[in-house]
Amino acid sequence: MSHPTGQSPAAAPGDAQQSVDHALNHAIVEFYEKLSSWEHDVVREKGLTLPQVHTLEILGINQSMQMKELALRMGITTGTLTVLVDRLENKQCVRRRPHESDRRSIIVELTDEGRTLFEEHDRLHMQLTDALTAGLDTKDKAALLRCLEAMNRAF
Amino acid sequence: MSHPTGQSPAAAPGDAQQSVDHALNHAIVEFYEKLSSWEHDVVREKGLTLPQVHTLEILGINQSMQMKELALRMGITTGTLTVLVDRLENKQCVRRRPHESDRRSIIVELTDEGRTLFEEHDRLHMQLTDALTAGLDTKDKAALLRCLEAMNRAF
DNA sequence: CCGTTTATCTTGACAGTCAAACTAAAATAC
DNA sequence: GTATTTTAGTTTGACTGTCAAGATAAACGG
Repeated sequence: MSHPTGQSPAAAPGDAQQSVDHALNHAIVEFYEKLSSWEHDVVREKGLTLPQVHTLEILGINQSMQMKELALRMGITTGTLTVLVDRLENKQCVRRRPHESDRRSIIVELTDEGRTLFEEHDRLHMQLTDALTAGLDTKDKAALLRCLEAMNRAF
Repeated sequence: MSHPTGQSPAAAPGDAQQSVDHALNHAIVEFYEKLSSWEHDVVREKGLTLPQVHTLEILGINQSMQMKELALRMGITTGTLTVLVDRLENKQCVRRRPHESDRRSIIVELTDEGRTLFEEHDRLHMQLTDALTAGLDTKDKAALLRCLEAMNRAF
């Protein structure tokens, strides 16, 4: 990894940048895994599964959606969603409602109980974010936000 | 949420900070979901499942592990791991090997094929990181790394 | 009207998950 | 030194998520 020819004065900074990139990759993967594991634990404590909570989150943000829309948003087939919604309906978290004008369509929405679960989960997320970023100074927080938003746009 | 008493001159900056925190929370959740979805798609293209690739990743980093260790590291029971490893063994990605001194224990390790898959996946991750952070300047990248590492430690 | 498209549900086949029961080996007790 | 307990891994049974493919029913387009 050294530069025996000494041809390039830019070599050292280049390597330093590459090592930052590697460290960044590593830190992202690690962060992702820790977040996954946290989410998994939190969700299971409520007696729900990850897809179930994911459904509540999307419905919590969007108020109500068609089955079709919801499946697309979640990246699953409508067949999978049918039984997912069945189970959430059994748990009294969501309800099916006929579409106003299209009798093929079905609207899914949160019940009061579902909304409560969603809000609790959201609060836990906020608390986690607060705890994780507690050690960061204002400037770093702002930079972090800027970076995350740029990366989200880049996806 | 306002400060009707007017006791605290810090009210305005406090609110601004709170709004950064909310945005941060939102950006983290969004980033997590996009990453999840990317991982899901990448993994399925290789004909593997998420837990299977997760196993390859951990073995790729740690060279070889006991079933017990591996299950603990992955946050699943050894019963679940048994069939997971069975399937990976069928796909020629990993191999079981007896423990040197403890005949109850079993060592799992990557085969050459498994290591290749791991390295390919790792490369894809690196490429994703590069693509996502391409638009960030050197200073922001450094701040991002610093924040992620602090958050990983805070977990 | 009739063929086509669309929204949902159903079915069949797998994978991941856990808890609990089971087996074999190691460690500890006495 | 055996008897008991603990530990590592597997097996089993029940449930959830997943998809693809097929079935239903409604809407749409001539």
